[in-house]
Amino acid sequence: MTNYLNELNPNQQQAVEHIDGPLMVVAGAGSGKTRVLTYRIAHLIKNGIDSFNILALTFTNKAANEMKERINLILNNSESHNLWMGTFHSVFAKILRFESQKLNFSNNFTIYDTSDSKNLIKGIIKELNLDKDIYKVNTVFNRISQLKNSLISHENYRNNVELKLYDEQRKLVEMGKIYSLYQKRLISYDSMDFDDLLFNTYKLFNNFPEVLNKYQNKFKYILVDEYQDTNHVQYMIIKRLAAMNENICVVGDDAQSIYSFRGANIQNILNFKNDYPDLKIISLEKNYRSTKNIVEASNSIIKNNINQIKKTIYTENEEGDPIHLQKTTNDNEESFFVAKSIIENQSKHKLNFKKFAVLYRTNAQSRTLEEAFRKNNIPYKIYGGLSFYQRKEVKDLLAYFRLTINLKDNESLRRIINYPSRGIGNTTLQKLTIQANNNELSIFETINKLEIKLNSGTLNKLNNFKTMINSFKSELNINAYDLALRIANLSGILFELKQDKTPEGISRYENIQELLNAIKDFSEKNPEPTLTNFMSDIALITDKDDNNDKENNVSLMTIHAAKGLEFPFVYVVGLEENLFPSQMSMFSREDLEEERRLFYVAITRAMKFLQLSFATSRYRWGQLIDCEPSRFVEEIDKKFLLFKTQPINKLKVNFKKNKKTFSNNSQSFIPKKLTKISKINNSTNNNSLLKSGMEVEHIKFGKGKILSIEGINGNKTATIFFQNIGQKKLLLKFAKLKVI
DNA sequence: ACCTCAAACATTTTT
DNA sequence: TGTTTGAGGT
Repeated sequence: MTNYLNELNPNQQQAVEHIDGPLMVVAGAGSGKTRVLTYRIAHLIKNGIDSFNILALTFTNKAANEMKERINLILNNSESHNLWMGTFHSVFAKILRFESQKLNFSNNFTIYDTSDSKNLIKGIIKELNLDKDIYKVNTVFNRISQLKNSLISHENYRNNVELKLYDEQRKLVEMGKIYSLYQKRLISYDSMDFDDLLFNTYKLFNNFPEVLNKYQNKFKYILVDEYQDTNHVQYMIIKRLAAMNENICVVGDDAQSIYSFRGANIQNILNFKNDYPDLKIISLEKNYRSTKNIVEASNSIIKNNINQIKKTIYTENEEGDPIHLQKTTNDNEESFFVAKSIIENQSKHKLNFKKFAVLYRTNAQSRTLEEAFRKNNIPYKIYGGLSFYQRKEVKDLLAYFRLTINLKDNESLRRIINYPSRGIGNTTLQKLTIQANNNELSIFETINKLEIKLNSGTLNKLNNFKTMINSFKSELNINAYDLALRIANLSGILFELKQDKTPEGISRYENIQELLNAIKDFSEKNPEPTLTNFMSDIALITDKDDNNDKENNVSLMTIHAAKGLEFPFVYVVGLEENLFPSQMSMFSREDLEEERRLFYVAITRAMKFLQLSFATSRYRWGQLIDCEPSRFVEEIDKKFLLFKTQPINKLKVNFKKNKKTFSNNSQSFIPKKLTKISKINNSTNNNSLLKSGMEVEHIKFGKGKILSIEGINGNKTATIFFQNIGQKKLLLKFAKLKVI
């Protein structure tokens, strides 16, 4: 073993060697944060601290696993397998499974993901006969989540005049009722949602001092990564756990706090020193990741935020290329330019595609990129959006597993009682639900007893379903793969999917096979390969935890998902007002500053090459709308930028022949002020002049003829037949039409 | 009970 | 644009 301390700079070394007492490491982007955490843990173990006594909370489970590997390499042993390391949710789920009886859950409780929770809420709103346009599922769900993250139980909520008043002003008078019912249902289903994993852990420690004591004794050393993104309940749990030994080390960067919508509180890091008077603070300001241009440009952005810990990030890396700024006329063209640039850079530097990432503000933006990449044969992988375990077909099979393990899981039952279709429809399900609610039983228990009047046909179908699930239940002790395969076959899911020969159908079938393979793999590697164990934290797996780094793919993801990652070549797209910054965050300085931090996170992912782009128009909700460049672009010091526009006709050129033009031929100048595109339509301001039958020209669609005009004043739409692309419906206030 | 199609609706960001 | 909902037919 080499002396690992030599591999660190003085500040990093200090952070690693400060073993006892509270420590906060304020780690700028690219300053070796992960390195410090990894070496610190190794150092703790090296200095005689038992690896069983270390808790490390990280942002992804994948990051945790990589760090464990690294620690083992440093120490040349396998001690790291003993420490508890993972995300807040997965670590707390593990604790809760040990201690579940204390909170009246079984240790096989089900974890509800967001869509399960929303379905449950939807049912409750319906059941209470509330107006679904006022009580929007998303609104209610977010509110409950927010309350839980602030440690406000449904009982507390109902006793709190202020909170109720807030919701009453939003016309959500029955919020308390919904919250209570939602929580009662979850308990009766032996289930917890994501927020309960945190809330209940807090409750456990709060209500059972002896349990708290046990974990305080176990976790003598606590490390928390990405501390700037912890919310109130996470903060409180850590505070409790650390209270006995105060050997707590938090690592974070206030400039990268981007999760306030999830309750993350930047004050947790800004005020950390208030909780621990003898706190040691170490700042890491030297950036090892990016070129000078990138580091300095990022500094020029973040200095616009008022609320922050002052620090100066610097680097000794080379100056590097200027940051490219690409203007395009629409979102398709933008995607095309990104694809083109990736191919150029890839072939010029003979690089693997995995060195490239494209980052965007919203998941919806991945679509046009995907299209451009497919057309240009660029291999890519989209992270986020729908993860594998949330796909319909996968969730369907998982629902069978979930119900088998937990017969009280009503949401799973609803999902599969008639899938594949076995003639048990809505009417029957409704009768069962009423009966179940009256007797405070789950639907499956109700079916097991079956005391309602139903015709013999339905009765028979229900009995078959009951027998099937019960037989699966009796086999829970067998090997997970064997049981999973049995369920997939006997439920009829495999057969059903095999019928469908469309490309989508085939891919669904393959996904099921992939799931079964994953279970097979699990069964072979796990000492206790039961289906119950396989299912225990499947809801917490995200596709960032996948291990297909070896594949040669460009990464496409939201900026949020890119947190903690780095890539040599980074493209940040969609830098337009109302998209980035999002129009939802223009009401307050806090929100806007968070968007700016998000932008800061985006550009600091880049190591060597960074390209920003914006389009002057973009499809949103199927409508072509005009866009202005993002204010963030203007905040970057111009001396770091290379501004590029390119005439649209150059686009069609085959890039194999056109390699040079892109880098040499492009116009390069420093913009005094980026061209503002007026929001107000500058062409046809007298829409009233337009009549059906007129020949018009559209900036994108070309020449066409108006077939009809509908609607009133501001919202007039015209149905127009365009020569090149056929019939289109356009909103006149957006469409730039010229009468010809 | 189930299927089909058109209208309505929806877009931040995630464990 | 892409998905979900509801009406209407079988």
